Amino acid sequence: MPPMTEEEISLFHSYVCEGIGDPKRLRLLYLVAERAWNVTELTQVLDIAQSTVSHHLRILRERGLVTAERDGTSIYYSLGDPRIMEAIEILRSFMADLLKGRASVVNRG
Amino acid sequence: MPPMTEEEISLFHSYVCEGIGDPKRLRLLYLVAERAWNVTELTQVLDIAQSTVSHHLRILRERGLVTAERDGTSIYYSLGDPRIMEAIEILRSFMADLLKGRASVVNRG
DNA sequence: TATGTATATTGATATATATAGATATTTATT
DNA sequence: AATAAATATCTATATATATCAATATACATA
Repeated sequence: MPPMTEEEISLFHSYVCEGIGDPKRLRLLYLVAERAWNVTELTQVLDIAQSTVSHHLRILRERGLVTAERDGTSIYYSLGDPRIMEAIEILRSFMADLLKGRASVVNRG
Repeated sequence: MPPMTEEEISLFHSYVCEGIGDPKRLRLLYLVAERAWNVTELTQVLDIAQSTVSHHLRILRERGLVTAERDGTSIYYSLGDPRIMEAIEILRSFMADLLKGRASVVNRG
């Protein structure tokens, strides 16, 4: 594949990087990759405000990273595409190997 | 692979997501994936301040996303691991398919 | 050692975003 | 229609970060 154009990089950043670029959203992706969850369940698991969960789900949904399906008053969220977790797992293995070879040097809040 | 622990997600976010989470750094990754570039060259290509390039390179270097090698007064940067681009290309194909099926809905500056 | 070149760091600022509380919207039930 | 439950949106705020100008550091050469 050829290198991304400036335009494609901008799209990629907005869609993918901003989408997965939050720890809470990463946890959401791992959760909905296993099975469909509704917002109340996700709020309980993550232990943050329901409005915050909806905010993150909206960002994921707008980017196709998750899909939503209504069931009565509940809305169930699922993973949008298996390639998302496939790529994350590749990067995870890279990080795992990296951390074997050296002490952590990145500041984390 | 099992789901990430809270601790691993925090590490993953700091290392990987923050690392690739900027359009300029994505461009840098694509450039150094092809061949080694020094800072002056990268500054000219990206058309931003040299201090900004060094700032981004530091973030990439700290996370193992790029490696640095000195040659005289110049420092040449290369891709840290092929899996980085492998994962990005997977996500890129996901995004390409996604955009085929619908108009862009994400606001971009 | 003095000078020039390449890169890194510091300081200041402007912009982006994660979060929670309050409110609105949607659906189901009586 | 009225009420309740689930989810989404709005508003405000605090924190993070991308950027540049200025300065410092590292290396090479005369």
